[in-house]
Amino acid sequence: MVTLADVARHAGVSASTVSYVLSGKRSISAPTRERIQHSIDTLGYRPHAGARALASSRTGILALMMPLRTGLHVPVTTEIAMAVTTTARSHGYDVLLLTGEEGPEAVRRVEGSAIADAMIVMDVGRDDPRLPCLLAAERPALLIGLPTESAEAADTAGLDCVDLDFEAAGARCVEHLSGLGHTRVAVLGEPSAVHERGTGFAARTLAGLRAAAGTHGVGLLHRPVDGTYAAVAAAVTRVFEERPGTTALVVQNEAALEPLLALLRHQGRAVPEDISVVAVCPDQVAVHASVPLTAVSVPAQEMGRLAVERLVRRLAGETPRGTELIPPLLTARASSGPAPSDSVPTEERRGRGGR
Amino acid sequence: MVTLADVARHAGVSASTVSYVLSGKRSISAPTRERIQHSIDTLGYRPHAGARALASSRTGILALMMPLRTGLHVPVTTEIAMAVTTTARSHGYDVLLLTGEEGPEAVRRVEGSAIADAMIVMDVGRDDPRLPCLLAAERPALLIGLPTESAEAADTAGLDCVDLDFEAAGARCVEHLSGLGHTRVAVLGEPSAVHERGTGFAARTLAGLRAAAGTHGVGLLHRPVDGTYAAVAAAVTRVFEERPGTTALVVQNEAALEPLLALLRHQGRAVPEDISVVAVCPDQVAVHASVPLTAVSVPAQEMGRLAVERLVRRLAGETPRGTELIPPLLTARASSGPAPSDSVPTEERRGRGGR
DNA sequence: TTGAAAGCGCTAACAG
DNA sequence: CTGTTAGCGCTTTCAA
Repeated sequence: MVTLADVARHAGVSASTVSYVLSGKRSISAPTRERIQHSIDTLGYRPHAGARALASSRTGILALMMPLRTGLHVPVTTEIAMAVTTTARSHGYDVLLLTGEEGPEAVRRVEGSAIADAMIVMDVGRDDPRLPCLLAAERPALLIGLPTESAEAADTAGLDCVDLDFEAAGARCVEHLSGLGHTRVAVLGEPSAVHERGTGFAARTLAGLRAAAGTHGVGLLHRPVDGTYAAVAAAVTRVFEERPGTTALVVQNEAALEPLLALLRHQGRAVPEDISVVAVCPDQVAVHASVPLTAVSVPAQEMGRLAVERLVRRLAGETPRGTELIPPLLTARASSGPAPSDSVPTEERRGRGGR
Repeated sequence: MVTLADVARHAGVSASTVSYVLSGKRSISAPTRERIQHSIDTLGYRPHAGARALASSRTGILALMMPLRTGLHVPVTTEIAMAVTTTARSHGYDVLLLTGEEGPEAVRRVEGSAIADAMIVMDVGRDDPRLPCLLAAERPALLIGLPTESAEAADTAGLDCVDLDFEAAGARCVEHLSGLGHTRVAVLGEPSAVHERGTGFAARTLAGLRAAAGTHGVGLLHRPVDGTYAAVAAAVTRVFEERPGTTALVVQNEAALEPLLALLRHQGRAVPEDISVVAVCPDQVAVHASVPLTAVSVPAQEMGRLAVERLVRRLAGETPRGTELIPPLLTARASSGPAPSDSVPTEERRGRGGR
């Protein structure tokens, strides 16, 4: 193994000079620097990670805690993880992969053994036992996702979060549909398990949907569904029974999308002529669905990138903690269109409860 | 920060004694051990990872190189990664996540900076530039997947691999179908891009299919397909044109599965009454498909677990390198059944090329 | 602009 | 069964 001392000897300088060439923490004359660089290249020297960590108390490692639970979108999660890793590398960091399963113990382990400089934690729930550990830790932590009702609450709690602005996303969906003349919208949301866990995003989307629905005079019906054909069929059937005039669906449930489209096809409801569908899902899913979907994209890549960049800045002592919400972007594709002209709600025509 | 010296002082022993309690590398009297353990708990001591790595030249970290390329099954890959991480933790190891994108440079980096004790590499192609680096490295490496034509070739090359026995898997599919009376089978395989990359698994499955087809007198037609509805439709249409008597499909292409089932439904071909479908895919996909699929499962969890266990054993100096293929397991579900009785190939009835 | 030297916290001989 | 001690390879004062 080639050590820094070897390089120093080869270049005829002291160890510290080599170290300073590497870190750039003091100015070195051009000739010396070049000579040392040449020795480094010739010998194929690489700093020993452990030695460096011990001496500098910096590891060059970011810990990434990934959820292992089911019910969460594996592709999105993976895409975020890959973006985190790629971005981290571009800043000279490596990524240590932890599973959410380990819980708060993993946080303590990272903290206590100084195995990483900072942590990125995904899928943090409202009363997540990891939160207190994270807040107590010396090392900076960044959450992907908002474990609170609002960005303000997160800031108050002293958290540092990156997430999609799901509330705005919900609003954006309603605006889009309202602009197309829809007045009766049903929401197919995440399975109730997701809601109960207190993961904020489902609730925040719903809040945004409701607020915008109020503003635009749109009637809203919310149904959590599991991602199976049977569950989707049951939910959709009930929706049309309770609200025959429904002309649009907002879907925030990746697993339910294809079953839904198959069901509508089977029922002879044309998308978007008879019914519009707007999704909240990754672009890739929206594009490759059997009907290209109008959707607010979940920007997995950007979330991962942003998380790392904020964290790296914090490690450099630059930025204070705080929450950053990514503005939603709705892309209109083939699944949404004008509300059908004969869409006067059936119940009104029947006079049932109409005025 | 609590150091080993702090613990030693608190317990009234020397540092080395504490170290030995931690490592168990020499016997300590019960009273002393208990006293020390008590001090460790009281002070909340955790060994400093960097210091330990420097002194022992062991990091307790396994590097996992994950593919970033498209065209590979994200869910399978992720499941393997999670199994690797979980298993690694159960053996006291952490996992460092690397992307395949970094290529051979990452291998050298891990090796040179001693940031991990060993590497697990996924998705290694036939002339993968990482292979020479891996073989040259001091640290053990384990491949998930076989970059060669056969297990023997891998062993000869000095590799250490874990993979599903895709050849046996292919054979198993044919046996199953042959046992049900099918004599004309078409194979919908991975997109040709996957084959060209030299990733062995597609070719090995095909070899197994062909060999068993020969033995059982089954006619085989192979078509690589992309995972889009259009591509699947085109391929299937051609298959039925060229071989009207085809009564079964073997599918090794996760993305093509649902489009295929939708297409068959659309064409009015009942599964399995008119046509049987056998897949090579993860159990979860097979179970949740719109028709529960008879399938050879790709045991992602087991592959990850096995990889780590082999590697940990090698790090303990136990096992030599070598290839371990997991025997395939075919589970019969709703998508396969007896060959239709009127399945005498149309071409024979027409006498076209018949005898 | 450079060097010398004192650790960082732990492990593993060596010595008792 | 336990203690003493010499590093592991690097960073970073302090001194020149």
